Amino acid sequence: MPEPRTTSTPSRRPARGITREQIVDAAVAIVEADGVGSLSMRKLATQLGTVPTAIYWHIGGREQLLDAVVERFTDRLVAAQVRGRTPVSRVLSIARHFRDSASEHPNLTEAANERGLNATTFLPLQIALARELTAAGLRGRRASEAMRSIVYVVSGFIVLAYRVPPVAPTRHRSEELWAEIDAAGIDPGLLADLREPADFDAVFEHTLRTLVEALLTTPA
Amino acid sequence: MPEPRTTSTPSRRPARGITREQIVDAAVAIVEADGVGSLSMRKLATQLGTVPTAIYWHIGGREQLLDAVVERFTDRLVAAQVRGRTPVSRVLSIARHFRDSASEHPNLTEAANERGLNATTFLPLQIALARELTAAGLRGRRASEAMRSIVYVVSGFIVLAYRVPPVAPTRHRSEELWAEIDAAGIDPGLLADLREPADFDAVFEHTLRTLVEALLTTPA
DNA sequence: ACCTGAACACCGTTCAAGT
DNA sequence: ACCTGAACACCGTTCAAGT
Repeated sequence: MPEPRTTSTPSRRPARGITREQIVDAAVAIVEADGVGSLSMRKLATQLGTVPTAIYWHIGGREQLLDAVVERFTDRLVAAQVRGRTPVSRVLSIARHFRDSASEHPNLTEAANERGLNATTFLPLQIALARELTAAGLRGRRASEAMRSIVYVVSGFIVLAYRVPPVAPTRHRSEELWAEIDAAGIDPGLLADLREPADFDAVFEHTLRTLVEALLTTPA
Repeated sequence: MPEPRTTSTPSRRPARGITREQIVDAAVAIVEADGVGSLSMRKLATQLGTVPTAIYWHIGGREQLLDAVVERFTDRLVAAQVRGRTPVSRVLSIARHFRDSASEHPNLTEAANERGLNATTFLPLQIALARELTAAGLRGRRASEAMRSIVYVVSGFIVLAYRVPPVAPTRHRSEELWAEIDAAGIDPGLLADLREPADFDAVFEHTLRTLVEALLTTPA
């Protein structure tokens, strides 16, 4: 197996043939537009006017290619402009920024999750949160517990949300399911609400606000 | 395209050839053991001593097959024995039960998520929660908001957790990443904690407890 | 150092034909 | 009603060979 070029050896090279950068660029475009499933080594090669094996030389295989795609995406997720005056509203602004960035690129989010790269992808989120929690006066274990709670909840919402149109047939949507449930012991008002489609952003907002307020105000 | 047999037409049939049930059984076993990626129509056929096209007659395609696999899994997720005396501890016992069921079958959980069937899979969780929140005195919108918060958070944790061994190379694990971060503005105690691996179950426990307590005690 | 061609071992799916 | 065979249009990856 030939050693693929690493980013750390830029090594001047004549302007002929294909570069690692061009390959990743094209792969990002395909994944962003049509999802991970649409990225094939052969299609990508054809689109670049080359041959699959050339890609192997530069990148090393489909998995490495996907990792490179995710890395490019992660680099574009810049830390948010933190907004708000109270600690709670500042933390919420960070959470919202990441939800928004991810929901603008659902297919890249899916790729990151599929390759197990969530920790990397959400690192900028974590750093911003760490600063904010420190500024809010949280220290040590209290701070790390709060941070991990927020990070997992935000990541969880993001990962649940990336499925742009639901894959499943209509009857599997949550609202439909609630139509046929045994209602014994369930408040009728609650049941009526559950038969309406959920507003994902509203749930995100409500959940995060409740959680962050509790984490920042509960005594240690 | 021939009409695949539906579950609602059991239709007595001689004991020859393969049945839909046998196909789904075998598929569940493969997915459970080796993941969605290892389920191929051809391998499955060979293992059943038949030919791929026979499977198409009974099921209709790979996607329908996966949906059937998930349906089987969902049917096995029985509602929990609810435990505890306070509303908070009872709700937590439900959440834990679902996290445990899912983490015993990470590959089936992945399949459900991949097919966009989370709403179906977590329906028993939702029903149990709806009863418990009603019993705790929550009504109408207040109850539905609390329920959706809990459901999304539990689902999010579950979906984040199913990646049994992290796919990514070692340097992408969260602890490693924190070793190289600009520490300005971050509490040293917090930073030290973040450089240790996270205890997933502890984060789940802490997050859920904080959230559920806040949701059940905050005034409407 | 980089690219090519041929080959291997797979896929999902369709369709006409059999019993 | 159910199964078979052949065929189509794909895959990822390896490897020896070229320049």
